[in-house]
Amino acid sequence: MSIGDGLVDSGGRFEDGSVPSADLYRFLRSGHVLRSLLREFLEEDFLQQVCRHRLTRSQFCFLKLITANSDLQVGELARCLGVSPAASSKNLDRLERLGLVCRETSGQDRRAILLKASADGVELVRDYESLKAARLEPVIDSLGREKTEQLCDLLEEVCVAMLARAENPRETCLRCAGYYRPDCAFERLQGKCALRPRRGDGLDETGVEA
Amino acid sequence: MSIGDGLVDSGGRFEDGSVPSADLYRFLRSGHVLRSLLREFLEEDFLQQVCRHRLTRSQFCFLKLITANSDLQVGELARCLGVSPAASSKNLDRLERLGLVCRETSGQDRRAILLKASADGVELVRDYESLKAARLEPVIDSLGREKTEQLCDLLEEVCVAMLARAENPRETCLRCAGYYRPDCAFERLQGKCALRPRRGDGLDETGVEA
DNA sequence: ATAAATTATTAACGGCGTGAAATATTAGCC
DNA sequence: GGCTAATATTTCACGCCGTTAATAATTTAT
Repeated sequence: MSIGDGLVDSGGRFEDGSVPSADLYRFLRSGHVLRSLLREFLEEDFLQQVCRHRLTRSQFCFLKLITANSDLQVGELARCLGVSPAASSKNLDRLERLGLVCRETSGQDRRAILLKASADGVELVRDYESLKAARLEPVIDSLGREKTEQLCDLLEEVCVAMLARAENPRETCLRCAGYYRPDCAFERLQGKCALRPRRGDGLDETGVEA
Repeated sequence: MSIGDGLVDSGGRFEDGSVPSADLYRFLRSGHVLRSLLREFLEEDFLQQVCRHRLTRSQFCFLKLITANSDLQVGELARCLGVSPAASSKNLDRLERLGLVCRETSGQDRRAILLKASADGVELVRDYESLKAARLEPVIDSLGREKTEQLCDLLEEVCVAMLARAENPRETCLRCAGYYRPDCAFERLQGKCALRPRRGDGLDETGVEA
């Protein structure tokens, strides 16, 4: 498992003297708790409930993107996920060894490898999403429709504001973790979506986080 | 940099047939975008702006916790961050090599090593938090106080609901990423807070994510 | 026909985690 | 006081995961 991130030193000062205000502090606090909780769905403990192999986060993300967009190439996959082709190739080695993915030489270009998820791989991803939904549906139900809508409105507003100020535009944006929507406000701000279907596969709702 | 997480396969079914509802889908979408954006504050690109060494996320988190709680032991640090003592020791090797942390044998027990951040280490952490605050204060300002309060209320409610259903209680909870508050609702649900000051140091607002 | 570019893989490296073993020290028990 | 068990940390060997650079095969451009 990996470890965490931001601490606040309330005494610290930068050249413009900024210290988190009470509002910002509270936002960071609850924002980070949510981040941590959502992240737990990619820890090996959770993944182990849908896969008999010990699947790592990285492997799972590769698998998810392959499942969502069939016939990606190794290099495309690498660009989508923001890693090098070498890293892509090695992760695919491991997924192949687990029988979750297979490589096929492209008919059109013998250099190119097309990637497909195996039946096991597809099932694993499906089971994962079902389990995740089963875990979280009661949470949303308990919050209620009106509050959920309000929360999502506010989250979107704050994310757009953050993204508008982000400094490193990405070539591809997978920030939604694959909870894709065609009219994505985030995509318009930065980075085309790696999840936008490329071949009219009909898979409109897929996802991976970069 | 590391890569992403959850995709949704809208056609998938688990034994109880759960598929994300539209509400859950939207929540996951915006929740993951926020998670991704907050996470970018721990990427090497951001860390590089406050540190001339190339500091990794892991190293930074170790440093942050050491800064927040002086005189932690190697084993305590490991438990707080949910890693093994061996991992703790090695990360400390690297931080020591960078001059950001030092080890001191405890006066009371010669087996125990007490950890301290150097002046450089403390300054780095301070600069980090100031830069982060400088980046995010305008976001919160643009949202406005009332909406920020509303957003935080809703975030806290949903996080409590998620935590109430979490299955793997942690020995220590650092989910707030160190944006600590003495009356923590999350701490009451699960895992004592690793950030609660242990020696009355007066550092009430500190943090790391586990 | 040739050179340049592209695609994927491999090698070497460092970061980061693990469990097991080793070493030094302290605590508990007789 | 002596001995055993427990504790604290470090080191080792390993695998995962990323990088850059080099390589080989193939396609594209000239």
